[in-house]
Amino acid sequence: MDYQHQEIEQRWQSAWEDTGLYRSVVDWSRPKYYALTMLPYPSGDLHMGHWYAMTPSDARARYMRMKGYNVLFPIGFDAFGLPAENAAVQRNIHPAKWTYENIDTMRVQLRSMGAMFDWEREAVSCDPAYYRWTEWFFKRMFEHEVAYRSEAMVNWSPTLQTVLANEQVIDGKDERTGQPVVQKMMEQWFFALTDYADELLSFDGVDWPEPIKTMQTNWIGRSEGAEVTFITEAGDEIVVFTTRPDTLWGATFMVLAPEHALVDSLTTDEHRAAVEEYRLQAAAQSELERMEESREKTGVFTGGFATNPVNQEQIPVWIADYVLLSYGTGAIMAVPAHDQRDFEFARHFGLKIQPVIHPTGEDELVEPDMTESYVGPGVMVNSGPIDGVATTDAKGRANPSIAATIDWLEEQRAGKEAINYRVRDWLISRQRYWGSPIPMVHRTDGSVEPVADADLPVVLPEDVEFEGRSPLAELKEFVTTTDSQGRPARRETDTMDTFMCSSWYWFRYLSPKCDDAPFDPEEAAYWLPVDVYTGGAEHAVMHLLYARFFVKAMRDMGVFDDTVRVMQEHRRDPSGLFDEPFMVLRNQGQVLGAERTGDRLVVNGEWDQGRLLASAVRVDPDAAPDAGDVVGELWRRTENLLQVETGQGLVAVEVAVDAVVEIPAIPGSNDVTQLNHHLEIQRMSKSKGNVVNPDELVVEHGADTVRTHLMFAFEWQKGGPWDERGIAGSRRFIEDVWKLGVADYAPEATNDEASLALRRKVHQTIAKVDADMVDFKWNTAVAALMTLRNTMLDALRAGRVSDAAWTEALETLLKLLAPIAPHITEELWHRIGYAESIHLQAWPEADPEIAAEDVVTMVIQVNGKVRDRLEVPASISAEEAEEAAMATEKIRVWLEKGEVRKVIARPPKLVNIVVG
RNA sequence: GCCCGGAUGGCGAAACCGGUAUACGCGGCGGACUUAAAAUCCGCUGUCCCGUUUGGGGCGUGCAGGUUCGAGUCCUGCUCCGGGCACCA
Repeated sequence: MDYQHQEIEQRWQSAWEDTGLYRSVVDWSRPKYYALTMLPYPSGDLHMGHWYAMTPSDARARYMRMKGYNVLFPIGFDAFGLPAENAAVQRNIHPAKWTYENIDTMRVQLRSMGAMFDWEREAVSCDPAYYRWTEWFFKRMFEHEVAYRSEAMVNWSPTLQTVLANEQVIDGKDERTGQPVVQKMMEQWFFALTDYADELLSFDGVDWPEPIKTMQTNWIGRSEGAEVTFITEAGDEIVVFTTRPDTLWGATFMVLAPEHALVDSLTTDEHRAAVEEYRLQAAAQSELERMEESREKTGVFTGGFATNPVNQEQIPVWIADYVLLSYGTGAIMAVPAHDQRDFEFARHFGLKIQPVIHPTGEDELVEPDMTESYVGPGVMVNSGPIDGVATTDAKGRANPSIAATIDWLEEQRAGKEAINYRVRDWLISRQRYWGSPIPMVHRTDGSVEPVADADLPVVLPEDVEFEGRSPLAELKEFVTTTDSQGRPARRETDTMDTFMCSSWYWFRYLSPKCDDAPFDPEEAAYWLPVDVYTGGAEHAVMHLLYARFFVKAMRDMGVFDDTVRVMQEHRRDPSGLFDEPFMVLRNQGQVLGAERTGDRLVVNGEWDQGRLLASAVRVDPDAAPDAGDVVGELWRRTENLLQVETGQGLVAVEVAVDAVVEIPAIPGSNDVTQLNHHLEIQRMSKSKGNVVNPDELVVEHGADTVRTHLMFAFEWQKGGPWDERGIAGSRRFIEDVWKLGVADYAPEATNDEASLALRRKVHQTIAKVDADMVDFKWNTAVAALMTLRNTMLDALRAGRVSDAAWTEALETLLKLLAPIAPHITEELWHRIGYAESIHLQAWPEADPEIAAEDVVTMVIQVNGKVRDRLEVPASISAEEAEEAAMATEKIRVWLEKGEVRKVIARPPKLVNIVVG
C-alpha cells in the first residue's frame, strides 16, 4: 500500500474528466464565484512560473467551491503575438502551426496540475471564432468614436520596415536584430483611453493591492495646472500647459518640441539651416543616445518670438529635444528661475533668468548668484497682480499663488485651468501578421469604413511568406477589396495589439461557442463580474489598465444592455457591476530557478565599432578572464547579438543568425527562442536561476507534492529562487498524509483527555487554514496542516484517542488539504469508504469551544523581560494572575531587588511587574 | 532624480490589536535500524558567558535614536536590496 502518485493522479484526472466534476453550470439558486487566473501565452511549455501562479488560484477556487459557491474557473490561451512570427522566420513553421502545437503541449501539462479548469469553456484568441469578436469590439469602438486614426510618433525600424511596440525596443535598438530604431510620424489606429483617465484613477469598490493602484495612478499621471496661450509675431497661437501658472511672470523664453507644427513658420531665414539640422538630428536619435546626452541640454533658437500674455513681453522661441511632442501641447514656457531643466538650458545658452518667488526665510534671489532653480515655498514677487501672494509646495489650486493666477488668467481670458495626463491614447496598430486584423477598408478618396458585421471576421490569410515583417501589406488578394458600395478599396493591413485580445477574454470564457454575440447574456448575467483575479504583478499597468478601460468603454457602448436585462429578470441588482472587470486582484511573485552562476561564455573574435564579431563562442564555467577576447555571463540573446556581462559592463557580441550556443543546462537544440526562454527564467540581477522543469518534478514527486511545495516554500506575493532540496519536506508531508490515511487505527486504551487534545488541535487547524485561504496565505496554511500531521502521527503511535476523534481528525485533514493536494485526498477519501468526491464535500467548520485552550502558558515579566512562565487556567482573573505571578520562586528573587512600582496584568497571557 | 515595496537563524520563512521572537520546513549535528548505504525513526540545533548534572544570565529581528510597563510590530533620521517611472512642463 505504498503511495503510488503517478497511478493515483492519472486515474483521478481521468475520472474527474469523465464525470464532468469541474463543469460549471449556471444555477441561480446558488451563489456564484468567478475565479480567474491570467491566461498563459503558449510559448512552448509550462514552466515553474505557471505552476506557481495557477496552483494557488486553483486551490482558492476549490476552497470557494467547498464553501458552497458555484465556482467558475476557466482557462484559455493568449495565442497571438510576436514569438510565433519569430518562430516562423527562424524555422519556417507557420505561426498557426507553431502556436497550436504549443497549445497542445500545454494542455497536457495544465491537466497534469490537476486543476479544476472547466475545459468546455476554453478560449483561444487566435481562433477566428474568437477574433471575430475582437474585430467586432474594434468596430463598436470605431462607431462610438473611441477608435480613431491619427498621426503619431512611433518606433520605426528601417531594417524591418515596420513599427515596433515600445516593449520590442531595448535601449533604442530592435530587440530581435539589434538594429537601431528611429522615431517617425505615422498614421496609426488609437483608442481614446485618455477619455477615461479620470475614471481610471478611481478604484472605488475594488479590492486591489495598493502598489498596483499606485503604479496605475502614476502611469496615468494626472497633473493640474493651466493652459496659457502665447501669440507669435505672425499671429499664431502657441498653447502651453503648465503646472506652475503662477510663475508666468518669470517665463523668459519658450521651448517647442523639434517636431512641433509651428516650428516652420516661426523660424527665420537666418536660423533655418540650424533648425533643420537640429530637427534631423533629433529624429535620427535613438532613445539610447538621448539618455546618454541627458546631462547636457541641447537646442537651437528659431529666430522667432512670442508674446507672454501676462506682461506682453516678447520672448525668444527655441526648439529642444527635452520638450516632448507627446506630452502636454509639445510646447513649454520656460521659467529658468524656478524650474531646473529650464535653468540649465538658460545657463547653457545665456538666456535671461527672472526670479518671481522670494524664498521663505531667505534673501531675495539675485539672478547672477543662482546656481540652481528655486522650487520651494515663498512669496510671489515681480508678478504684477499676484505680487505678495504666498506660494507653497502644494499642487494645483491648493497652492494660493496658483489659484490666484488661474482666477486672474480666466478673468483676462489669457488662459484657463487645465488638467493634463501622462498616459497617452492606446496605440493599437501593429504592422505584424500574427494578430487580429483590423476590420476596416480604405476608400480611394482617403476615407475609411468598417467591414460589415456579416463579413466578420476578416480572416488572416494562411498562405503567406515570412521575412521578419508582416506579409499582409504585400499580399494583393488580401489588400484588394471593395467598400460597401462595391467601389475598389484597400483593406487595412495593420493588425491589433495583442493586449486587445486579452482585454476581454474572460467574457468569452462565459460562452466560447456563442456565435451571435461576443458572450451569452444569460451566462454573463449570472457569472459577472470576475470575483477574484490572480496573476503576475508585471501586468500592473498595461494589461490591467487596458482591461479596465475596455470594460468601461463596453459599458458606455451598451454592450452589457442584454446582460443587465437578464440580471433584472433574476432580481439581481446590476448597479456598479460593469464599472470594473475584476473585483479582487491578487498578485503572486516570481519563482526563479535555483541559485547558480550564470552561463559563462568565452568569445574570441574581432572588434568592430564597439562590438565583437565572434569567430568562436563556447561555454566554460571555469574560464579565466584572459582565456578569450571576452569572458563573462550571457545576459541576453537576440537573433544576431549576445549581450555578455564581463563585470566591467555589457559587451555586444555579434554572431551569425543561425549560431548555436550550446548551453549544458538546456536540453535539446539551442535556438534563439529556447535560449531566451532559458535566460528569461533566470531573470534576476544578482542571483542567476536555473531552468526547473515542472514536468520532471511531477514525474518524480507527483503533482500534489509539487503543488504543496510551491504553496509552502514561499510567501506567495513575493516568490523567490527555487531550492531543489526543500521539496523533500513537502514530499514527506504528503507521504505522511498517505500513511495516516491508510493506517488501520486501533486504539489500545482510549483516554478522554487525549481525544479532547486532538480535537482541540483539529478545530484550531480548521480556523487557521480557513483564515489563511481567505487571505492567500498558502505557506502558513500548509504549515498548520503539517503541524496537524505531526500531532496525528503522535496520536497514531500512542493509540490513546477514541475512534471518533481519530476519524474526525483524518477526515478534517483530508478536507482541509483537498484544495491544495486534490489527488491524494480524493484517493484516501474513497479508501476510507466514501463514494462521493471529496471535492463536493462541505468545508469543515471550526467549533470555537472545542478549539479553546483551557490551560495556557502565562508569561511573567519583570521590567519587560521574561523571568518565569506559569501554566494557568485560561479563565484566570487579573487579580489571580497577579497573585500567582508574584508568588513564584524565581520572581520573588527579582522582587527583592527593589520596590514594586506597578503591575500590568493581561490575563491569561502575561503579567509584567515593574520594579525600581 | 521621483514613487512604491522589502530587510527576522546556515537557508525558505512564522509572529492576531504593541505582550513568550524564530511556528512549519530545509540543511546540519548526534543516535537507532542495517554487513553497509539509501529510506525511515528518535533527539539536538540564534549567539555569547557562567555552572557544565538540573540550571542561570547577557546579547539578539539592517543601522542610529525616540515613544511605551513592554517594540520585529508605532514614530524620526539613515543604509542596503528589489520593482516601477523617468528631460512629464
